Amino acid sequence: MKTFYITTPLYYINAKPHLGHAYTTIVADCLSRYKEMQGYEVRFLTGTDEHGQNIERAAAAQGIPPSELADQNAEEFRQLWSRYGIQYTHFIRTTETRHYRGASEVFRRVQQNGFIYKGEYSGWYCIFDNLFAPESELPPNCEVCGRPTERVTEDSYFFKLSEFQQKLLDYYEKTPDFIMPTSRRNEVVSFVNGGLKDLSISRTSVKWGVPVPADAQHVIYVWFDALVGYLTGIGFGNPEDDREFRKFWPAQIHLVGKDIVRFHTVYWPAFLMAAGLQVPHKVFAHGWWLKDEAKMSKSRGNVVDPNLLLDHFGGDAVRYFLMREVPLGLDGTFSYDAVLQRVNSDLANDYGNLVSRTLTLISKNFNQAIPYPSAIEGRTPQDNELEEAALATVNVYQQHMEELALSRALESVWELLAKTNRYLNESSPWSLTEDLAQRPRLATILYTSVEVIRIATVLLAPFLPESSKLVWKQLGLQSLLKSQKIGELKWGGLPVGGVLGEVTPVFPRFDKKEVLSKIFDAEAKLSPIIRLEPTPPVAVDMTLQTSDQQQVSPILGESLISIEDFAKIDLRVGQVITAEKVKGADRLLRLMVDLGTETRQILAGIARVYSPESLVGRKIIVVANLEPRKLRGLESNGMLLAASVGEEDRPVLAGFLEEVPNGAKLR
RNA sequence: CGCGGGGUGGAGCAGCCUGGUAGCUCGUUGGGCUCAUAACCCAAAGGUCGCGGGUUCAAAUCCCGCCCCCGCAACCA
Repeated sequence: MKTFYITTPLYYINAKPHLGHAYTTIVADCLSRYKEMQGYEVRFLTGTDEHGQNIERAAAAQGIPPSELADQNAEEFRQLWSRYGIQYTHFIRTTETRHYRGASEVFRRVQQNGFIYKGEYSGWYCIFDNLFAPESELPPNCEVCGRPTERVTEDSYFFKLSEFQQKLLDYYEKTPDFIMPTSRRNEVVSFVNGGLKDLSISRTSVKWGVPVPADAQHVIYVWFDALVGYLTGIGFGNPEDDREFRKFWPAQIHLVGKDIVRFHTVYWPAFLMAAGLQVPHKVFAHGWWLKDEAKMSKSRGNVVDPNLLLDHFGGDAVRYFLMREVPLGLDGTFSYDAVLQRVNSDLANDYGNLVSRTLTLISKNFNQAIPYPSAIEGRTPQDNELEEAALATVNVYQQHMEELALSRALESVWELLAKTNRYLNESSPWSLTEDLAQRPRLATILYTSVEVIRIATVLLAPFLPESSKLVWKQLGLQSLLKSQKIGELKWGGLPVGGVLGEVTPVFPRFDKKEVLSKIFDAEAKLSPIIRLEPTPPVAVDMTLQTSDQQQVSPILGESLISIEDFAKIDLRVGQVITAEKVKGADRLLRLMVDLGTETRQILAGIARVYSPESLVGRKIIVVANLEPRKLRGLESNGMLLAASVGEEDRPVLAGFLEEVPNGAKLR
């Protein structure tokens, strides 16, 4: 039997799972179900990446050991997957002993092969993404998350990545579809063409990780650690039983988000080559879900909670939306509206309703039994045409699936469903029910329709695991839907005389207003911050209900400060004397501010919202004892206070309604 | 000259590589049907394909220039 091994990234558990995690995992689940229905023996790995400084710190902040934080968060992921019906076969946590064993073994092999040496590393490091930033004088912000980096200097083991430039390029050349989609491949190729520097692959500053073999001062760099999880998760490094590994490695597909392509297409294959292991067949990078035209991120407050989504729409609806709305590989725009529209129109109207109308007609006219389709009497060219279309769809669908064009595959099924709705309208079986002479014709129409439904339902099973099962049951089929073989689908598989199950709507239509208002209520409850959402106003109203106060305060409680702490901050009333734009900077204003005793230069990032003229003479609140900082070459001696509003963090200056003297202290 | 992505009917997108009737989904309007989850079917309206130039018999598509938008970075103390 042919094998198929697919992975999601091992998710870094510094936060709760978000839509992006769910997306990758759902797509991987769909593909693995599909492959299984094609007769492959499938392994599907997901898991969690639990090491590194970021976790260490997050745990310390909560006053718990890292392992406890890891346990909690890993559990969150597992629960979410179970709610979405994710059928992974393997789940690896990088804190498991089997992983330690395997990761050490890979390190050792790379070392033995001469690709590791000891040196010293100093650089700017983002602890959130575990990524070094390019060298520069001032701490640069992280390339990925934009947060500030920190200086790290330490002894380190280095991986001779520089020796792999040509080998990697050769591999890309030889395996054109190793990196998909092509746009990503081009990026990587040009990156590697630009030269590769050796890579620091150990840390002494971090304790929470896999120790370097024979040098416990060091911990293996989290990316090396996490990537190796693809091996350890299926048994690599297990001396008793690595049969799974030997059978399923190399992986067919690593499914990743486009932000981590480089790790998977440059570092990872290089590590594997260095260890004398085989390189995976394909790395497929999907796009990001954007909301309100911005990448979802916690700081923007525009994250979509996959649990919430599931609460209101159900797993299959969300799965369908994510895989249908946007071609895999491109960025997509997420909105609840779009989900509603897709689900109502495609699932409820087109598919669900087709099932209902067909099965109801059969129930009423043939006593719940699948009728016999005449081969000659009452047969028309339209019947044959639909039959051919159904079989053609099976082929087209599979072609798209092989290219991971999931949305196209779904489109092809919906073309078939639309055709069937049309077929029913044109042949209008309901007008034939009274005429006994028309029985064969009636039977043929209904059989043809219901047989299309059967075929479509098999094709949809990887996408809609739960609801497709319900339809299957309504068709009266006893066999296991997931053991149907997609490649062997033939016309006439539905047994004549089979008795239908109870016919009820599988996909309910959602009332837009009702669902949206429920979602916004729930969102507002989850968020301790009042956000100004343009729609609907309900969301704001609900935020401050007293019943929620108790849930909110513990979150704020973590960061309580004493009055002494507050006294350290010198807040003063200031008045803007002059204001001008800083040239070459489009959000920065240079202000001269009268603080009563002195006039200071302060730079403020508010030029997008406030014109210089509008500020002159205005009273503002200034943090007066902040250490100076250079911005665009100009020194800023203080900070002015402004509210941060909306998802773009639009600044709104703080001020007074009454007259106050310059220099007055706030307390 | 920072890097990247994009500008196509009201919305969201495809088409561009490999020039030749501008297509899809949703929405809107009108009609049909009444089996079905107010679902289904048909029809219509609606587009200077960002702007300007060039190549060509022919440009959304190829070439040059420009404008605008969005990520990231620079600049939010």
